Amino acid sequence: MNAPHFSTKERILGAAETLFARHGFAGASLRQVTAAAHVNLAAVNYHFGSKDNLIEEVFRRRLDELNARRIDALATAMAPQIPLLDDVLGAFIRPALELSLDQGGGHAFMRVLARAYAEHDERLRRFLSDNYGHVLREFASALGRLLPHLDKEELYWRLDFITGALTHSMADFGPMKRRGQVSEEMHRERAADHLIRFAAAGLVAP
Amino acid sequence: MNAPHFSTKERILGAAETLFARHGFAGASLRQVTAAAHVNLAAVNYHFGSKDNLIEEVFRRRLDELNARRIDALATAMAPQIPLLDDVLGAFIRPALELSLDQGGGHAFMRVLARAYAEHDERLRRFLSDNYGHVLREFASALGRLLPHLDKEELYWRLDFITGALTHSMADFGPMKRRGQVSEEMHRERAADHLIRFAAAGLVAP
DNA sequence: GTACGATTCAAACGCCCGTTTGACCGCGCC
DNA sequence: GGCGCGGTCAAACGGGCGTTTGAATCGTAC
Repeated sequence: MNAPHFSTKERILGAAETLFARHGFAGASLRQVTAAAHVNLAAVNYHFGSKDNLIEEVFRRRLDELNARRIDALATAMAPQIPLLDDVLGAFIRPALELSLDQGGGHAFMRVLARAYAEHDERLRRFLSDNYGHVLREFASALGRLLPHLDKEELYWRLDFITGALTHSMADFGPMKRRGQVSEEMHRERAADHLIRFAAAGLVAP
Repeated sequence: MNAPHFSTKERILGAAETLFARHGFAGASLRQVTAAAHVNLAAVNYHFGSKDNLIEEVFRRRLDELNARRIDALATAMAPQIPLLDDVLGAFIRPALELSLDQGGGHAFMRVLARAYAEHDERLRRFLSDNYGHVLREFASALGRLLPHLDKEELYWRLDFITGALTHSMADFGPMKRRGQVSEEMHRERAADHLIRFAAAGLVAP
């Protein structure tokens, strides 16, 4: 499933991501993961300590970069005297899209992320909120400056709606299927455009 | 977990819904379910045949009514000469909200539904699409009549975004927490209002 | 009261789970 | 050459899994 020149740790992370996306955290066993990664069963506990830690590392590997890109893009979008709403939304949405287009399993990761939202598990929620909650707060603050007439509660609701729409569409749960002649890249590129237009209109609603 | 005057079947369905919401389909075992329902372990296979069938019945029990209500509400919304967009959206959103407010575990069911979207499982996807896909198509057709300038593909994208936002917010994955003095009912009632306003603006975006 | 189908029950089936163990390997270093 | 050490390995641990079985119990019609 992964080329042999990757380290054991990296091969486990890649296989785990794919299988967690497909079968869920409880549904994918370490035996399946280590078989797909072509490593010994004991390697998971040797390198990661436990299955729970492996799950956290699957998130950390992707989210560190995803959120760094989001923060960077946000800074760029906010640089002008009069920042554009579409640019700020793009700073939130496009890095996720690019990740989902990434060759090395980024698409699978978007599904893993969707599963994480559905998990009620306290440990995972705390881990995600502790490590990545600040990103959402930065976007909320930036959007608050762009839309001063919008009250705080309404803004948070709408950010929540956008997150749901983004996750849902990036993990392609819905009925939208790629049309024949359109490439995967074009399909998702359009998805981002559509979502930004939709979200921008929703954000400025009276 | 459920009052003893419910039948064995009903108690199993109730407990399964709660535990599937909390731990996922793979993560909740039949031993946990039957213990919570105060029935014998073998009762699941006696009444439902298998765990997979139990999962389907958990969906059927709620979705039959949810979608019947949606279809009814859609007919009411489309009755006037000039139907209102907010009413059509309300016909889609409010029944889901009411279900999530239902005393008998409707809130848990919204989480189960969110998990179903994350499942890649072919059997479950086919079951849901075969039994309930027509509802989405009816709303798409109604909205298409109200927004004739919007091309079909764009409309389907936006419906997908709305579904994602609805699921995400009804299963309260996000950071939105109920404020102190606001009752659970008021909180969710507002959620529906916010979502309808947001979605309507997004739908009529240029 | 007895016969009979529907339901419940405790126990067992074989299988897979996450984790641990202790032996073994390859390689740089004294 | 021998030592230490990070890494890999096959095997085993106890326990939980979904499902099946066959006997016990129930409710009702005769």
